[in-house]
Amino acid sequence: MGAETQDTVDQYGIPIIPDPADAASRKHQAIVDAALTEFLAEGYSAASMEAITSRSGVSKATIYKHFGSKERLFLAVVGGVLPKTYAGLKPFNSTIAEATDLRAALVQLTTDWARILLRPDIMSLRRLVIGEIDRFPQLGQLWYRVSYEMNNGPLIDAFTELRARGALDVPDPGLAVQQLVAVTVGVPQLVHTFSTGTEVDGAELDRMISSGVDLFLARYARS
Amino acid sequence: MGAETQDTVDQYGIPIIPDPADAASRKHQAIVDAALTEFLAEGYSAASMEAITSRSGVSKATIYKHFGSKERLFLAVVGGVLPKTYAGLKPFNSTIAEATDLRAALVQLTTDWARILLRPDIMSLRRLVIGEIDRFPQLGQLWYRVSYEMNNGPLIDAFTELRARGALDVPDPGLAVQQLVAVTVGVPQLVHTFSTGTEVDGAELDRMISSGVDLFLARYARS
DNA sequence: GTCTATACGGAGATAGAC
DNA sequence: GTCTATCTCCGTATAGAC
Repeated sequence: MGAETQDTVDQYGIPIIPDPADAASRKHQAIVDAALTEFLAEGYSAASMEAITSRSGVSKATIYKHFGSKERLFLAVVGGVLPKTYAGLKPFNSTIAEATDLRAALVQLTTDWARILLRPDIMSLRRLVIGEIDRFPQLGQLWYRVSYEMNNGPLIDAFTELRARGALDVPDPGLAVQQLVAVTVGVPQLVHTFSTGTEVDGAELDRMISSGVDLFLARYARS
Repeated sequence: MGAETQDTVDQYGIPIIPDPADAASRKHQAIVDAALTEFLAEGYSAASMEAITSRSGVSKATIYKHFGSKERLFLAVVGGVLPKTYAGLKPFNSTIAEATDLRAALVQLTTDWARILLRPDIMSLRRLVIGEIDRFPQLGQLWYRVSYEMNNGPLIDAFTELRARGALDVPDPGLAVQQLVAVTVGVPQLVHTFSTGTEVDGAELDRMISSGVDLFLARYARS
C-alpha cells in the first residue's frame, strides 16, 4: 500500500523515501520471498498466484508485470535461492589440502555440510526440485552444477593435490569425492528425504559421519 | 464400453463372459494403470481426473465410486505399486551369507539392485513420492518400511551372521548396510535423481559398484 | 455398477484507471 | 509502476437416468 514510504525512518527519525528503483526492488524481493514460501509449502502446481499475492502484499498484476508467468516466477525464485544455499558451504573447503590431521579435517568438513544440507528448509527445497524435475529439468541441471562447483569441484582439487603429495591413494579423485559424500552426508540425507518434520539427532549424525570417514580412509589413506 | 465381453474368447473360441465381479475388477485395474501413468507424468496436483478418465476408458463417476476422491486414488495407486517394485529385489538377498566369494556376491547383489532402482520408471516414482512427502507423509513411511523389509533387513541379518562366523568385522550391521547401499547404488542414484531421461551407462555403473564394494570391504572384511 | 450432464469453485492471466 | 475488477477456462466432485 506504500505504507513503507511514510513510516520508514532512519536512525535520526528522518523519513526514508525510497527512490523508484528501490521501491520496485523491494516489491520484487517481497514477491520472491512470498513465492518461495508458497512453493515450498504447496509444490509448484498447487501453489496459487492468489496466495502469493496475499503473502507478498503486492497485487497480482504487479507480479505478472515483474515475472510474466507462474513458470518464470518459479524458475526465478528457485534458481535464485539455490546458489545462495550452496554458497554457504564453500568456506569449509579450503583447509583440506593443508590439514595436519586429515581425518579430523574430513569429519569437520562433512559435518559442516551435513548440518546445512539437512536443515528442514533445504530438505524441502531439495524435495521440491526433485519432484518438479520432469517439468523443470533446468533446475536439476542447476542443482547439479551448483553443488559440483561449490563442493565436489574444490574437494576433487584437494584430493588430487593430496595424491600428488602421497597422502592419499585415490586412483579416481572424482569418484572418491562422490563416495565420501555418499557415505557421510548421504546416509542421513536419504533417511530425511523420506521423512518430514523429524529433527536431526546430533549424536546420531556424529556417529554416522565419523564411521563414514573411517570407512573412506580405510581404503584411501596412504598408511 | 463392454467390448471385451463380446470379443474375448478362450483357447477354444468360446466367449468368455466376465461375471460382474471380474468386470468391476477389470475397470478397477484400468483405472489404477491410467492413474499411475498420469500421476507419474504430471505429479499429483497437475494430474487431472479428466485425463485419467480418458486414459482408462472409464467414466469419471465410476472412478469416484471406486476410490472416493483424488487423494484416495493417489494413495491407493502409489501405495499399491511400491511393494510390487521392491518385491523384485527380494530374491537377490538370500545368497550373501552362504557365498564362497563375498566380494563377487556383494557386487552381484548391489548391481542387481541398481539395475532395478535406476530404471526410469522407478526413478520417476521415487521423484513423485519425494515431491509429495509434505502432503502424503504416509508414502514416505511406506517407502522406507518397504525398502527396509525387502532389502536392508535381510542384508543386516546376513551381515550379522557373517560377523558371528568371523567373516566380517562389522560393529554395527545396520549402519554398515546403509553405507554399502550409499556407496554403491546411492552414487549413480544421486546423479540420476537430478537428471531425467539420461540412460544408465553399464560400464560406468560397473565401475562405481565394484569400487564401492572394494571401499566397503577395505574396512569391514576380516582379512 | 456405470454412464451423461452439470454444479460450483478457483485457477492463471489481463484490461484499464491512476 | 501499481492497483481493482474481471475474463475465461478447467479443476474436482456429484445428481440422476439406465
